[in-house]
Amino acid sequence: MLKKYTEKRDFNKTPEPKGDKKPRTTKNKSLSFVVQEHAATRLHFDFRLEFNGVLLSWAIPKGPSLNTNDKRLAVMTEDHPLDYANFEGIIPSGYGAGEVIVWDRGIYLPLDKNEESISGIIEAEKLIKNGLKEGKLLFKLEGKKLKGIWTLVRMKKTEKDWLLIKHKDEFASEKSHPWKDDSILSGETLSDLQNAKSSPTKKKIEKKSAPKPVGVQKQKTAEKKILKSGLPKFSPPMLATLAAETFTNKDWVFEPKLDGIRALSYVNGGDVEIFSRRGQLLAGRYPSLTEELAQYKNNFVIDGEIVAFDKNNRPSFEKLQERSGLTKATDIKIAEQVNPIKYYVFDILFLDGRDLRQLSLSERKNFLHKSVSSSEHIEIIEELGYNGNNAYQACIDNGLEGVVGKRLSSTYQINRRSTDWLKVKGTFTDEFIICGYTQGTGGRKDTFGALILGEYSPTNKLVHVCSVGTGFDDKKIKQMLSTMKPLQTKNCPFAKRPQGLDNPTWVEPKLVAEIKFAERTKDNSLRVPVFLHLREDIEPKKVKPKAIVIDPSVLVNEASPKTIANEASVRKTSKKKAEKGSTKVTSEIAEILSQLDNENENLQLIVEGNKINFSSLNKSYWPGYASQATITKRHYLRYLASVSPWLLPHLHDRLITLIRFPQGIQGQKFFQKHWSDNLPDFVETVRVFTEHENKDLDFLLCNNLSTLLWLGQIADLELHTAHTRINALPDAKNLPTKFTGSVENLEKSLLNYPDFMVFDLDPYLYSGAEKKGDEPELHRKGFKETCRAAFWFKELFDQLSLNAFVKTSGKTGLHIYVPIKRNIDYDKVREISQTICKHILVKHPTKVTTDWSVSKRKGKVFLDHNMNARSKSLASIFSPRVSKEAAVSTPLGWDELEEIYPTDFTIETLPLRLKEKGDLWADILSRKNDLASLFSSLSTII
DNA sequence: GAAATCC
DNA sequence: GGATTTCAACGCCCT
DNA sequence: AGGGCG
Ligand SMILES: [Mn+2]
Ligand SMILES: [Mn+2]
Repeated sequence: MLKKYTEKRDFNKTPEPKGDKKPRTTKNKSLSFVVQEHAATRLHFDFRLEFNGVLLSWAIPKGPSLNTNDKRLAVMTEDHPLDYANFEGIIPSGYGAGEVIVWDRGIYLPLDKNEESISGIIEAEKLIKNGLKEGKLLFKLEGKKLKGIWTLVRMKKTEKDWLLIKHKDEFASEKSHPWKDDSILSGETLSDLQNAKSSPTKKKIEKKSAPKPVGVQKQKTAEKKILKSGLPKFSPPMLATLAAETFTNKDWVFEPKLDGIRALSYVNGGDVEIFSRRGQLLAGRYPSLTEELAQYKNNFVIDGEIVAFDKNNRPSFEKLQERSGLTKATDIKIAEQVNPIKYYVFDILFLDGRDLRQLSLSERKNFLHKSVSSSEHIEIIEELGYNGNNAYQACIDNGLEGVVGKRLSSTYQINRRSTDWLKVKGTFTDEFIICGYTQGTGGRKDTFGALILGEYSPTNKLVHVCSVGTGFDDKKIKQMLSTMKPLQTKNCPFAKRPQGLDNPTWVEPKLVAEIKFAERTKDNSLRVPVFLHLREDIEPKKVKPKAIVIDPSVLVNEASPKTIANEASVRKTSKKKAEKGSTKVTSEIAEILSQLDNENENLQLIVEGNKINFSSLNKSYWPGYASQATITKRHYLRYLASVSPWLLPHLHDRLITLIRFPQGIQGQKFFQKHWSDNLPDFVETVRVFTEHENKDLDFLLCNNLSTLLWLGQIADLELHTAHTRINALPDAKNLPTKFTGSVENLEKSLLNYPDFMVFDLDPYLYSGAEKKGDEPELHRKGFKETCRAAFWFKELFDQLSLNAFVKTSGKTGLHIYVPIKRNIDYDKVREISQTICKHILVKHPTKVTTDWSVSKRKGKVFLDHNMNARSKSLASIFSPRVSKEAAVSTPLGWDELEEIYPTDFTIETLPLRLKEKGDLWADILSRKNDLASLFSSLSTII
């Protein structure tokens, strides 16, 4: 399994180690590097590590772990392998436990959080969080390099936590993995590892530093401070009562139920304390939130929920728990960047010395909106209206836990679980005791099928609850198995032996698991249980059924369901917008629009005779903000259908690049040019040779309405097209249409002769609010400068008598398209476009740039001629863009440039403009310029 | 988002 | 049926 | 040649 990497390795010319003691692992002559000085010192200077282009700076820990007599850094190669059998998770002597360990299959970086390593750890965590954990590695040492595709993995080995950078395919096959019993904790994080390993050390620390008195003292001082400043002292917050189902009632308002921790903030002119439900001090854990609250110069007490997010930007209690465990300032510093939180505020208790708690919720909400505004870590919770069923459905669809309904007239009742606040949850979690496991089948016949769960009855008898077989990946299964093995016993631990279990293996009831489930059934079982994780902090004996169960029917009645019928009917009569005013809106489109005008989550449409299934129609693709409403998948599909008469001609016969966002614009994205699954037969493709694969591949086209809507279904939120077409008409009848077999064929063909010379104008004027590494955000000055640059192009094109078209890119800049006869190929077009850009650069060197390196573009408008290339594509006109405003790339008249702003044209507003102004680019292909004749004289003109 | 795989 | 995992570009520019 | 870039 190592053969693949032979060519890629760069270390195999390194000299053999000389003399002294050989490391235990080198009996097969593993290769070492002789470094002249102390390894740590040397590495400090000579070692550079980049992953996916991100510099991972890492300090090599100094200290007793490093033996100063060891002057070798081991570099294992295939010819000189590590003796895995004897490796046993112990770092070979001679390498020092604190060093960066380099071998042919991976690099280990210690996750010791000292000042110098923090930035490296943060960057690595960000890469992992952003799904970039697999990618390109550059590791330079002693002038030599390791390259290739590698993967970042956090893992725990021996006593230490490490970041492992491993070869892409390494460990793919468990059987041959020499460390198969090692836990590769890919899904877990620094803090998990920190917590998991630190139980013994924690106790030591507790003894040493006696945290209890410190904590008490701290809390006291905090209270004192608050009392002194005129704010009341902490009292526990009002709580919601669990209800079984939602309802609709105009006297109520629903809010999303966020899975985080409750937090009351006491703010007094720069002094801030944040309390948990039980009065623990939280401010220290969330320094940037605390800082933001400290910006307020008045005093108030607000109530809300602190939330962390998973990779799809959904609230995640697990991610928040990672934060809660952190105590060290350095850990918190890392987490603030890698795992940021948001404080969703939903109530205000005091304001400027006034007690608001006896006011009604609606009055308090008014005060809240007046006194607190959104900032990076603070947001006022969204109100979802009085239709609880809709609110609930929307929340569940968006991966939220459920909703909380609140009576608008209710007061704030401290320290009380009130029925004026009702929460409705989709799922539950609880702890259960692992009492054994069943035999697995198929791929799991050698491990286990399901865990057998139990809990203690009120009479302290261990009773069987159910089995749970989902929620494990292979790694979790292995971990669980090794955790359970030592606890195996012949005796069934239950008071009454349960029947019908598949060849059970019993274990002593010592492990506690957290289980998610949909419902607790009457026979004491769980519906759709899913294993989450072990709970090492809970005593098995304490695992009993949750005591208080409230009769939901009482609560629903209390919420006056009388009005439900009325409201529901109001909701249903949502009027259908008439799509009229243009001859282009065919009856087919009108039919599609009307069929999409309902609240169904899923829908099958017949489009052009094709059955197309649509799903998740209420999913938010562009979430709302400020006054802007959320754009759901349904809205997006309606947009596509309504602009299709204008859009489709510009897509026709062009290879498209999809940019897909299945979880909406805040979720993960990816590019796609091919479709390997079952392609609907209305989607046309074209086979084209690709250089990097050295073979022919099928590329997608969007030549009909069915395909356009299908692209919407698969969450392709941007429509990018090539500048070439597979159609020779009308100006390229002589060009070959064979695109397959070789680059030569492709270069001779139509697909090397573009319809346009394009210029991509991007303002690299930063607003200052961008996060480090982000592109410049849209702002007035940047766009204005871009327009100025565009006019310089226009001036030149006028001199050259060239027809040129301009459009907003939909993001921050402009695109200029010069339609050309297909008599010059991409190389020539690019050359001409480069000449043009350089010409403008010479005239306005302080305003524009053509520099390829992003860092040198700062403050200027980037004139990008490089988009004139075969594999490049640009957002088509009428393509939405992934920005919070849902702006759309829009054709402009040159005379409009002065007046407009990119966000004037959005999914919401563009259809109207189209109906009024039509397509300003409709004739772009019939207004082609002949660049071939211009080309010969270009140098004299410019 | 879709498909495959496992419960 | 539900949960989980995996997968989903490309080639020119620059040094 | 490999990472940078859009
Ligand atoms: Mn660009
Ligand atoms: Mn651009």
